[in-house]
Amino acid sequence: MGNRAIEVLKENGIKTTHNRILILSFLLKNVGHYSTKDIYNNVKKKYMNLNLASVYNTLTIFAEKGIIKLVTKINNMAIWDSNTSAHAHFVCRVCQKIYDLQDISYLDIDIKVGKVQSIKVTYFGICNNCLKRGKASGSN
Amino acid sequence: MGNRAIEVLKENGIKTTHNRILILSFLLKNVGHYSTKDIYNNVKKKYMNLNLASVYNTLTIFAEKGIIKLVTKINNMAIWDSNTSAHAHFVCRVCQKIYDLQDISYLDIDIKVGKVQSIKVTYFGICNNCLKRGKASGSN
DNA sequence: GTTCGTGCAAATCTTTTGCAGTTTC
DNA sequence: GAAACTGCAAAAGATTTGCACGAAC
Repeated sequence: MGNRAIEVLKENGIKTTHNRILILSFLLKNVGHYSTKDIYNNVKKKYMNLNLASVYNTLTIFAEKGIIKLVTKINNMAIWDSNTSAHAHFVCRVCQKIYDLQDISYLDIDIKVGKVQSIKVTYFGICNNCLKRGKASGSN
Repeated sequence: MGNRAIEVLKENGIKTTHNRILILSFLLKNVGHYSTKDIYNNVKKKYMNLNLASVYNTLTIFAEKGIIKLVTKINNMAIWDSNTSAHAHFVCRVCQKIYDLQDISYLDIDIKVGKVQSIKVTYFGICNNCLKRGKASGSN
């Protein structure tokens, strides 16, 4: 374990440091949606000295290289996705869980105003779980 | 002027105060994309006593009522759109200008994970202006 | 007259930055 | 060994909150 992370770092020309290997290993092994603090807390379990500022730096570098993507901001907090394949998201307004929508395929539209580098598609609503629980009553 | 704003406020059951009328008047008259401070600065020209915190409160209320929409966050700053019709956006990574894409119409997709309330579609890239100016050289 | 909104200042919270010491190549 | 990275603490910056006063119904 960790080997895959080292490969990815080298492929992207990023120096393979302790922090980066641990953070990327976590993301590769647990593909999903995390806030910066989620990632910090998880990796800190294995490496007590880890510092939050370093996690911010590392994640910013990963995002610049396309290793991870910024999904959205929830309560002003960045949410990262280690699944970088083209897919959309559904964000539940009640439980704030984020669902992947892998089968969205309308992104090859001719855009005239400029050269498109990436596309972000996010659906907001109430997920089936919360609908069942009736937690959505009263909200708009 | 201002009459239209008062109507909209009443339709939405919002108390028609000085601040709200001025802010909404500005947004209705100048449909476009603005940061909270943009709006603050513009309305402050006409009403010196305006306070930034009040603008934050007002815009949050407007967004809850659907009078405006949050386009995106640029440098952690909310960008609002007073055009609430269904449309996508193109954000230029170089000049950070936001373009409307009115002709995007793929939003009626069957989502199985929950009940969709709203959809946000944003394209990121380099706009034609910046491509021409060659400002994009060296960036990813 | 009561409720709600506003201005003001301070607090909060995420993210960024400066710096000295340490690690990587 | 030089350049880049890390931990730490402090700074920065957007947004929120508490409160006393003033405006709207």
